Amino acid sequence: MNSPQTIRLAVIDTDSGFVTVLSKRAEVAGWQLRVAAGAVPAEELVAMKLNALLLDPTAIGEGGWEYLKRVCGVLPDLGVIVCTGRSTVAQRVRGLRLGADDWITKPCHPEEAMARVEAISRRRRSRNESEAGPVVAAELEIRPDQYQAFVGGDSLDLTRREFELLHLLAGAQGQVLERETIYQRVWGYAMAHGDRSVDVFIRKLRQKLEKRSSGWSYIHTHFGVGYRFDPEPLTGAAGALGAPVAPEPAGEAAPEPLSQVVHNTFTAG
Amino acid sequence: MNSPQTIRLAVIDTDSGFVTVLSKRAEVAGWQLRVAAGAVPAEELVAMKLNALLLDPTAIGEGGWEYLKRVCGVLPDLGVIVCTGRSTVAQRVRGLRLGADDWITKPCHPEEAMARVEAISRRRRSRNESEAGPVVAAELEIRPDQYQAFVGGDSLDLTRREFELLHLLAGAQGQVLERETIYQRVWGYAMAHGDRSVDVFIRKLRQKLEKRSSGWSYIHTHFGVGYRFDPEPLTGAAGALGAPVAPEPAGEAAPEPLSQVVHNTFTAG
DNA sequence: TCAGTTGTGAAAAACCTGTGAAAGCAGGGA
DNA sequence: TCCCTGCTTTCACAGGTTTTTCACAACTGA
Repeated sequence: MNSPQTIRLAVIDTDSGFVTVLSKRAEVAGWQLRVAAGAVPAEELVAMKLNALLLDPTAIGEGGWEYLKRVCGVLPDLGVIVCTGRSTVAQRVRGLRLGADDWITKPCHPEEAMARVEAISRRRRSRNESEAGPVVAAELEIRPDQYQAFVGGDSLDLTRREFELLHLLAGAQGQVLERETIYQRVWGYAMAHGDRSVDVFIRKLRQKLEKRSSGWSYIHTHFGVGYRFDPEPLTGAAGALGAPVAPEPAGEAAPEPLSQVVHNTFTAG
Repeated sequence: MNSPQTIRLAVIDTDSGFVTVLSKRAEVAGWQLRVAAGAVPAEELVAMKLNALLLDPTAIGEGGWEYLKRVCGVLPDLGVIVCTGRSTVAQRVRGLRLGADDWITKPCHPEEAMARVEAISRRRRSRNESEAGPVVAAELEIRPDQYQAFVGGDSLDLTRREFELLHLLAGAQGQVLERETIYQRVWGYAMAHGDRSVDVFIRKLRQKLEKRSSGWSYIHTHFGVGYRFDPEPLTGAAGALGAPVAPEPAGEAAPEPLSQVVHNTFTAG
């Protein structure tokens, strides 16, 4: 389950008056607040698992725009609100186009700032909804409450990342997910060009799945695109390894009637 | 990769000056705009497949707040921006808490309003990125969520580029697209002079289409111009099966185009 | 007929993914 | 503190696919 309402907000601003008042109110509202007076490296922002960032570019000086752009690029899921003094329409438009979600002009009432932070965070949260209950697919049972997956009661011994990846894929069963999307959702920030982490974890998952459930093929590769989770029984004589393999489940187990929807992946053969 | 950045926006406002200016700019930017002067039933908003709604509650009168709340409740995925005259902090906070994503105070520069609409839509798009519905044309089913097309449940085994090309063409069904346009949209950058890639991929598509759906002709060449997607049954002896003469399958997944800038009420409920 | 376009098949170049292994990190225990 | 252990990230290579390029045949419209 997601944390109920707790908003995690970082504020980058040098206006101590504004920050002080905002902090007080945020504390009362039970928010998790982090304040800085200058640029915070993007990696740190990642580690903070923020909902939103309230930023006054003037606190950063020269590279304010650059910083805004970079943060928005690395953390496309982070709500970013610019809150600064007088500005021209052109500046505001530029900021919004660079990736900011909102732009507030100081002086502004902290209550309004908070309401806008909430509005931004609300959208973000609604996406992470659902997917709390256990998922069953073929022989596999995925239990979010344990951060683990099982086959016939045996744990797959998944690490945290492996589990999150599997959970994400299984939650989008039948759908092809691009690597960038996967990375973004599991790692929480944008994938660097050329990063192979997703591939490596897919391999690990496949190994562990194969070990416990060798009669099924769960993760399919879509060349040039990404991966798709969709349990398919392996027809061949593959499961010859003393595993309790139900040869041809023919009945309940198969999630899809093979007659129709057996969309082969292109690399399937 | 996704349908371009066409934004579908509805405006509910009685301020004809503001609306007129906004409409002009939106048209230039290629947005799909719909204007109304009073409340529009939520169901109609749903049918429009909007990215965002720009609303001046005063255009609705009494039930402005109620209306806002209802729309936000029924369409949690719709970006809602309130744009109205003078207001108190309390009003703005209330509006934002009711579900509005942003609040702009008039008078405001249309460019800024548009930037804010973009900012809101950006979020929305990134969320249901792969949400694009399947397209059906004749025997063909195009599924963006799978990066693949099917005929009677059989995959065409399209590669990524092939799929994107087909998707683009099918999305502009009946319309002739020039090579330069196609290249620009599928490859993402300008076509070099003399590049034949589009032709080559068209051939590959035709081959794969012919293989699975030989009774139809899908892609037509317009000499000196480009290509047009438009399924036509082959009357001759070609089709091995008695070709069902379904002239216009009208399998519509794309929302019906909002006629650019329709100045009119669509009669409130 | 001619000049310009488009269809085709095949080869070359570019690109992707699977894989094994090493390097980098973080946490726990001695 | 240092070491150990397990997890994550990075790297390089092999093998396979896809995309691009080319040359030429077939075709279109004036």
